Amino acid sequence: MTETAYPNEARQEAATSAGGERKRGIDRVIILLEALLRQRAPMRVGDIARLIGAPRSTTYEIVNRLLEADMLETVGADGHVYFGRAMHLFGWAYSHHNAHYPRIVETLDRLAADSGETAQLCGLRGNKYVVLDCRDSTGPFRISSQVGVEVPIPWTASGRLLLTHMSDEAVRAFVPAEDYRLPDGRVIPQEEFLADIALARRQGYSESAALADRFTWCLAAPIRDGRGSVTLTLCFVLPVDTPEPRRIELLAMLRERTASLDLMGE
Amino acid sequence: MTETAYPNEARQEAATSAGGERKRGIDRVIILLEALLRQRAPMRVGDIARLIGAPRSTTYEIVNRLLEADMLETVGADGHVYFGRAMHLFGWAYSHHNAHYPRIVETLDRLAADSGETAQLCGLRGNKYVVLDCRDSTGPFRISSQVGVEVPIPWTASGRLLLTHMSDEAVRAFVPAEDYRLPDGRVIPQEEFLADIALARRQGYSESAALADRFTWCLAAPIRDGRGSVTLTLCFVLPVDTPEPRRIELLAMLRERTASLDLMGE
DNA sequence: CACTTATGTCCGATATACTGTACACCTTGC
DNA sequence: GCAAGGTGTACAGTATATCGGACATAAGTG
Repeated sequence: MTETAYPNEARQEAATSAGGERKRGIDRVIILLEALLRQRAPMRVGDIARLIGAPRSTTYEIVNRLLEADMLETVGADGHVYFGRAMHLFGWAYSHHNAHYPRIVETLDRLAADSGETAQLCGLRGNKYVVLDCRDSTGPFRISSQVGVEVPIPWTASGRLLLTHMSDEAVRAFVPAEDYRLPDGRVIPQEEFLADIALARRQGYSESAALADRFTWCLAAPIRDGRGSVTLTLCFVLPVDTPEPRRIELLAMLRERTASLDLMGE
Repeated sequence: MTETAYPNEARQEAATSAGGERKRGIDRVIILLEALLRQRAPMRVGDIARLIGAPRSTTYEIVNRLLEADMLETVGADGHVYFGRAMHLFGWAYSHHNAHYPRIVETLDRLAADSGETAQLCGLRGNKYVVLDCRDSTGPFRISSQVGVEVPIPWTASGRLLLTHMSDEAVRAFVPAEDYRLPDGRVIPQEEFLADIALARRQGYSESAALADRFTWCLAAPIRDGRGSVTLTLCFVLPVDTPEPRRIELLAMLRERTASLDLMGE
């Protein structure tokens, strides 16, 4: 794990006003953790300070406190830090608070194992889509995905399912206008997106080709919580040239197994 | 997830001096998260305030900030809060920073599935032992275990393996005297514990019967990191009356599969 | 009903956490 | 050797986060 996940777009998180604004510790902590999550790699304290736009002295203070608490951990010998074991335990507690989570993960495992394709567990974070867990394809040409990276909702098949509990009006208010613009510059008309959501609601699944990128075909199916809302989805991420019969077969597998997770209270 | 994991020992975390000591936000946050981890259940803000010995107004302030950041999440309709999705992502990033983590979890899965017994992934947190992940037995009499609960190192078979990289002197300095006292009142002589560690080092596994409680027999095997230290272990938690041939069979399975995870840098 | 106990919000005062700056130390480059 | 640039620590001042207390509201109790 020596390379950063993405071409390092060293944008500053909070340095809109470079001038010294005093911020409280909690805010610094939150910004720091989010920055580490985006970086997806251990960082040195000096770099963290620069990235989050905090004074070096403050950053040392905070990092040391978080190290003490095990929320951060030193990595290697040259002052890099990354998330610590406490975070694992907090995160585990979060996931497993839903008593059915182990079954969901088991289903994810089996989907990936039986198909050999990349499978993901997806949800929302604020008004963005995130991958919560994944099993990468075993094939030679892996389509791997980034857990924790926020993606505009309209870029994804799962995103359509995750908004099925909302009215058109609510969706319009929820999704930022700029999120309709795809990475390649195409813009999805809002009405088309709303129709996609309605279709996903009727069908009980969602499918999208070459949406976020030109190489993938996504199949997504909803996991309904106790009140019938879709808060999680399972999906396959396939090469875009996957033959139709294969796609149909995989969709059936996905829908069948995901449906068996329904009707479970959260 | 309605019941608390352990008989609710409503001890206060920080209320040694009930008198008002001003504390900074970061410290409150850390204490709050640790309290939530021990409670293993959503709590209301008022209860949190009492538990961590913080003023109500401060607690509201902090909880609301953490809710905004998605580090906490409201649960149900009556003001309960618990860990939020951000924690999941931070924790995921922590675990998967070790590129071999998926293989470790897969091994854990297979151990549990193939044996039908309870299997755990264990490590240290500070000078305590913690379960990092587990797969509960499928049998009718489940021995289930608590991820994230801190346990004195001498109470566990894995604990002996996790100290094999330390000198006797280092172990003496590391393990608090009171941790040698078992729940039933017996006290493990320090020399015996040191001998256990030496044995574990020679054997490459550790075994313990009726240690932390009278009902379990534990088998543990080490996962060595790049430098040969044992930072993680895999273990079986068996009913204490498991017949010896079965124990031998399971130990062989455990050692074989765990060994295949060795030689991997962290 | 009155009484108790809880929640969630607001506000002024003050103890202090955060900041800027300085320092000692190490490495790198020329 | 000297300058440049990094790390990690230390300290005093001040902007402000924390705290205690007050308030309105709601729920439970006898």
